[in-house]
Amino acid sequence: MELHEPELRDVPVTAVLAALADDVRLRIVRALADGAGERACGTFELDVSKATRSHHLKVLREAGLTRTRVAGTTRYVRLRRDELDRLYPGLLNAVLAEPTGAPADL
Amino acid sequence: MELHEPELRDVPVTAVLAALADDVRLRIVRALADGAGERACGTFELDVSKATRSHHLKVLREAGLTRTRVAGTTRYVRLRRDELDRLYPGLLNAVLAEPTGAPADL
DNA sequence: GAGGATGTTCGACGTAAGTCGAACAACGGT
DNA sequence: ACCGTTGTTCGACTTACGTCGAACATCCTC
Repeated sequence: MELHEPELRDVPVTAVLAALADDVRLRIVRALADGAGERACGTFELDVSKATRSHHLKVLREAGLTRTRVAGTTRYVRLRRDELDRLYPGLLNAVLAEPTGAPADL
Repeated sequence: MELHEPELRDVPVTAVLAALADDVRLRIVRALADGAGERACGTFELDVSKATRSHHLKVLREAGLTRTRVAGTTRYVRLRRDELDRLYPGLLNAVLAEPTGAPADL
């Protein structure tokens, strides 16, 4: 099982942005950002089938946004926050801020 | 001619990100960010037809990223940098940094 | 080792998105 | 008035993407 986890600098910005430009994936990223550490794939509250969930997790991983640790039959996902913040300072923060649909209060 | 320019807070983040997650549009945004002020639609160096260019400009405008001024037969586009920076601090900067394909030097 | 749990992969399907040429609209000169 | 310039809009086409069920692979436990 080769978990394809590219170097973040090798991923075109457009791919990173495209990975974030989806509601389901954004929810995953936010869940990862909220919780402190890693998280099992199956523990996300998404209204999609597990096939779709698996697909989105793959997109995030291949965009360099997450890292996956395999432990037996379950897989733990975590945000590559440090690398992200180093390469795209502000990106994650900006994206994480707005709670999907509710306008920011300013 | 009603130029549809939504309030940035009314645009879902995913739409903003999706607008930026395209190579042609990112080139437009970078060109706008480099140059100081506004810019005529036709002055972008893109390898696409004018129909396609018009389409991309529309996507950017409707995502709240640009504003358009009509002057006779030409239209001047400018980045809504201030609003963007206020609502999504760091986003634009992060996206503008990498020069499309060339890895950042870290 | 049989069964259950956790995930992935494989078509298949529908919709959205990028692209173009051609037609159209509006303005500015000569 | 005519023509060229600048942009938009309208199908049409192709490709990419999100989604699912079903089949498969792995591991863990009894």
